[in-house]
Amino acid sequence: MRLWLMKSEPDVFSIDDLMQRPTQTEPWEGVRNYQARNFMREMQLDDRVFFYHSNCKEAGIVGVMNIVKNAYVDDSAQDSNSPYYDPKSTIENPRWWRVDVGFVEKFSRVITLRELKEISALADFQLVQRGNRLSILPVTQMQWENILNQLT
DNA sequence: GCCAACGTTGGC
DNA sequence: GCCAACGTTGGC
Repeated sequence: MRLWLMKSEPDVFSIDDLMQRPTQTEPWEGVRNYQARNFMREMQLDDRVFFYHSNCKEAGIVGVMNIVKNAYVDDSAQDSNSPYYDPKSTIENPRWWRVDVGFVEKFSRVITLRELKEISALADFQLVQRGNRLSILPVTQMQWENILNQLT
């Protein structure tokens, strides 16, 4: 089982939105970055994922998800009415993929980016490094444990 | 709302 | 294949 972090702007899709879905699952569509796409294709059923709220008042990790469906074609790229439309992604030659995520846990509080930056054990975690814009990141077992320890 | 950082595009 | 221009991300 591998560990990951996925960012979402809570104004667009938050962990509360995920909790309130009838099945508590959601297709993670709209990723339009090759590196992030490649990470999604590496994901396997029941991998664990930190849910990160970005571009908001209190940026940070808000809970845990799991992978409930392996990568498949993100057909929102073929939908000209979608904000994620990409005319260069075709049915014959799809460019973008998505996974389905499921709700696991919402933390009692946000583990903020600010406090993550203060943990020396996380110094080489991509999330806390300057200029990081990647919306999907791999997380090591040690990083995962260090982050969860913030809650105790 | 600002702006630094970064990825992508496209002309050459 | 280089690289300037441009668009986007995301913290602050």
